Amino acid sequence: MTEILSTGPAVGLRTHWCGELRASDIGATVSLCGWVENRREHGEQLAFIDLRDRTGITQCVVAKAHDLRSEYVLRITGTVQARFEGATNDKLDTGEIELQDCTVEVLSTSEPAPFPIHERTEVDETIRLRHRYLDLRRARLQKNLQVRTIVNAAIRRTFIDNGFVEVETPMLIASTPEGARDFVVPSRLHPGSFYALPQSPQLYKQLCMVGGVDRYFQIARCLRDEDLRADRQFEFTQLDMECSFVGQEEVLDFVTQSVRAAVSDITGEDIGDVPRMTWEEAMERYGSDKPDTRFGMELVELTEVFADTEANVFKAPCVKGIRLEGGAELTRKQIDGLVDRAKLWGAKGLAWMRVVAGERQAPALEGGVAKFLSETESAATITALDAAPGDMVFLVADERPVARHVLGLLRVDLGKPPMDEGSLEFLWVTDFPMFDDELGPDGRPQAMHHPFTMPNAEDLEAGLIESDPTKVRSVAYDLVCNGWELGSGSVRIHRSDVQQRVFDALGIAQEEAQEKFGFLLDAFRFGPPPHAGFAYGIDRLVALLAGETNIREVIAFPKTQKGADPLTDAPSELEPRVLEELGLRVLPRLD
RNA sequence: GGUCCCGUGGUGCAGUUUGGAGUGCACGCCGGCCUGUCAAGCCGGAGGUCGCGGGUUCAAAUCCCGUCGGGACCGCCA
Repeated sequence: MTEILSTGPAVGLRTHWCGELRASDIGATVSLCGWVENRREHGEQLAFIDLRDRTGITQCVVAKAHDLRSEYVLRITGTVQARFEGATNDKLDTGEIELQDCTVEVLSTSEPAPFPIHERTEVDETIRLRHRYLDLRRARLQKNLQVRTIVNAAIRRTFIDNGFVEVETPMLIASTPEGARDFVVPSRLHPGSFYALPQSPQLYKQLCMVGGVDRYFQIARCLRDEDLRADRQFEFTQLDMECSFVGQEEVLDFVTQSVRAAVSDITGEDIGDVPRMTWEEAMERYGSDKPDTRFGMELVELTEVFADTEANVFKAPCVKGIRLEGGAELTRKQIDGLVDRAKLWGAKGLAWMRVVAGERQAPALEGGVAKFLSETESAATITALDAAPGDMVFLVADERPVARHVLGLLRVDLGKPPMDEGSLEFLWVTDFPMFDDELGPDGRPQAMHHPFTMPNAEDLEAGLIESDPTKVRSVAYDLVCNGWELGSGSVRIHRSDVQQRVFDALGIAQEEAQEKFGFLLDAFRFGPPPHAGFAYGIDRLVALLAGETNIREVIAFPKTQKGADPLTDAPSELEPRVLEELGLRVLPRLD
């Protein structure tokens, strides 16, 4: 358990920390405080206590330790002495010394812990969460909380140094119908009315821009009532920023600076300039708007190859493929599993072929749908995919979005390295579409980011919003790392004529816009500056930097996948009188 | 809403394929021995609703159905 933060002064009941003493301290009389990590008895005269605090472990020599059990809290006062020759322990930072002539004070006792505090065995996560206060004693979480502290500090330092002002925005806000499902809070003073908890401080930070704050940032708690995942909790923390009189380039630079500082403070490495890719390119090459660029297996365009095909399975607007190196070994059962999964993901089917050595050892396709391909198609497929004997190739023929999506998921499924493997590959994905490629139930386009996102200037000029809205690009950008979406942002609309055109495209009438975002539109009547911003998930960034594949490991008190807290048993029912005061009645369950 | 995996003393696992007595391993816990250990060692002991319910069977941890809990993912997450 090595401290990565500076420990600060040892004051109060302690004169030193348990990980601190070295040979240079020999002779000093010191007091240490901590928990009993381990006890080794050697009869009536001699015993060893390993005393642990968050900085490490010190061995203390005592005469009798029979009543000093695991996890008892002790204050031990003694003299620092060199260990006997051959009795040093190079696994401990304090292994050259030990405490002798010890006086032990029992500050509190402990029942046996429900799971080992040492980390030689994995423990079921539910049990860890039920006793999170014990889990927090373990080195892993101690380290992760410290990584988090350092990351927060690096971010704060970067933005403050760049003239940003930290503004706290409300947690109890008006519900807006767009976006994720809101968590709602009933109002006691206005029975029947509700606050929402913020999905993000989006509207408030734009109000700050109108307010002349000019450069805003906040380490903000955000809440979204959507299904939980390894990288998603109900409650999460974002670095939220917004900046006036700048565009995309300046925002990307500020954000990169902050991430660069955070990474550097943890790993010592410089991420340098973050490469960029347009959304269109990401979708074409990786089938994802958050591509994991740590590995290849890129999607290959085959539409032209099958332009005039006789094979019905390939008669589609788009044909794309990927190659799995060495994949020819897959069993029929494994392949069937992949085909089933592709169908669950929305494909009509998944075509597969083994690459074998044909005439004169040239690669040839065999099995699966190979018999339906013409010689030309077969040769062109092999060339395009750069396939070699022993490989397997997978093809999807479908609408372009489906082919990209399914192969993108298949690529990750077959090739993704563990989240904590290799280096961090940051990537900016730019030029997101303004609207979803599918029209909404009302036949209108749907905003992909949010309705205040600035459309691409050329597309705006060309009138694409009115003529072909799904082709309109926006000035919106995401930051991606190792296949995780870290965050997103955009240049915002500050001109009412542009805003009107977007609302028109979305089919949002004047009254509706006023009802949904009236306060923002009102504010924008009073001189809104051009502005742009960004927000990224600190939980995710910290997880990446801590080598964790799950953000629960960097959150002190997280919830389970069903949104429960095994420690407090939240969520829980309310007393009837509480409901009454709030003007609420709970309906019987519909089963 | 859906797909998949997991659930066995306090903890981690094996046992489930092919039904045959709660069987085993490691750690922990309790007691004893032990003056240099450090994942101490040795001896002894306690500790079980095999998640829960139902079914099949002479017999279920094991097979079937349901359900609860945990996890990964798809949908969802402007």
